[in-house]
Amino acid sequence: MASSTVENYLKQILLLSAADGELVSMGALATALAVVPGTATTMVKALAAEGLALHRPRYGVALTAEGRRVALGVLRRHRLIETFLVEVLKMDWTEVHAEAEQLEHAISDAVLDRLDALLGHPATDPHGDPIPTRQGKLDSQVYATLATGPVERPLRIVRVTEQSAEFLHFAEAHGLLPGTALRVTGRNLAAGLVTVKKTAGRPVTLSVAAAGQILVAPGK
Amino acid sequence: MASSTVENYLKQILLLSAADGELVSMGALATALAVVPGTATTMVKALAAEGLALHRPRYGVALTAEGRRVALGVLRRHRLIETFLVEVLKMDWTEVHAEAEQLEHAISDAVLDRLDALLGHPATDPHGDPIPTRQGKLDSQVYATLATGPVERPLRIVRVTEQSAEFLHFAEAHGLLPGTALRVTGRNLAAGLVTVKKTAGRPVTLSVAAAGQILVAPGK
DNA sequence: CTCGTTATTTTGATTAGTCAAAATAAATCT
DNA sequence: AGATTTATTTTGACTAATCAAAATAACGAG
Repeated sequence: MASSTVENYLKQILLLSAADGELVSMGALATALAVVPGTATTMVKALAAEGLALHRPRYGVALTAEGRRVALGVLRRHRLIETFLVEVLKMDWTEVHAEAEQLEHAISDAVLDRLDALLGHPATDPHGDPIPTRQGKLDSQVYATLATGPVERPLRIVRVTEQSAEFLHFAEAHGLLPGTALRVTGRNLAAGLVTVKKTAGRPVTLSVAAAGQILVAPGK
Repeated sequence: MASSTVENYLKQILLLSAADGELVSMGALATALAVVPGTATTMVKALAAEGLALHRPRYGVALTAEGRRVALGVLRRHRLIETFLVEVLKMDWTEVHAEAEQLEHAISDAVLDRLDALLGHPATDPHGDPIPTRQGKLDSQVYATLATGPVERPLRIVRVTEQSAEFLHFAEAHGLLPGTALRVTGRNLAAGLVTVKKTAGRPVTLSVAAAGQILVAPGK
């Protein structure tokens, strides 16, 4: 069994690797896991020795097929737990990330399968993040964001990628939840601002950085 | 925060101490936790240093008020999780103990409170074990067992204390579940056998050891 | 009361995961 | 190309939890 620590490293490498097999830098990994860089190097070497990761010294790390399999399992657990906490226990979507962070290492496949069935085999979690299948398939569709998508076209929010409670509170307060229909009414890259108008609701202005965390698809 | 290991030691000391404040021997504790005796000694000294336990060298260990508080919290989490797994996820009562053993260290109070409310604030788990209240009150009523209770009187099973899957399978197979009405039809201590007859069902013979794990109350 | 059995404690080592700080390699900027 | 900045790796040390095996204390039998 992979320890919680190993699971966290693998999950984080998966999340940080833009494309599949793309190298993740030690610095980025260390920051994401809140450890000093030397610790990340040490752990990555251990992961490589166990066949879970490939370490290209001085350049970065990528997952092996086996490491990716484990990481997808962790991600599936995390996202199904988040969905359960929101859908069944009616918890706030802004707080479930931290809860799932703990539970994802303690839940068994038997319990997870029941949860999955209870929830009706959801495809995404409450943030719109895709849930890997039991077979390890992860929907990797690329979406536009409020920072990059078309202006003055009907759009629909499909996903909010930033997981911090503060950001999610902001999104919730302005009605920027997955499923919301809206359009971008203005974008000023110089000022770093994006203005959007919900189909139902008043206009909202947000930073380009924040807008980049909100993924959208063309929507009626 | 107490580590999982610390939580397990405290919980086990609580479960093994017959009466409140009663000393638990190192041997019993080490066996229950599946560690060598020296390890238990070392950990107990650490618990004592943290003010969670009182160590009387060569004689045993007991919980402090604070240690007991923590232990009751762990027990509450364990038993509520078991109840959830059986009542909501419809899992088999024979397998939920092992699951809860992991989850009890990962679940937060926020999630636990929701679970408790969803389940309607149950007083006991599926095995009939009492669930400590959020305030740390544990029902410590003493019951007779099939090995010690009256013969030829109407009884009702209130609790099955042994948690191993094998024992629970046996109990389930013979319909010896909490709530079952029955009476003891025979008891032969020399042979170590007890025979019971369910109000609805055929007679069952079990060892005195097994009978001692099944707690009963007078029942119509 | 002494001896031997049994339980407990001590000692010395090991593993996983971590940090601080020094050493090194790569990248960047004249 | 050479010097400086930046990222990464290495080294040495630490903590929590564990085991094996030796040392010690309590207890019961004679």
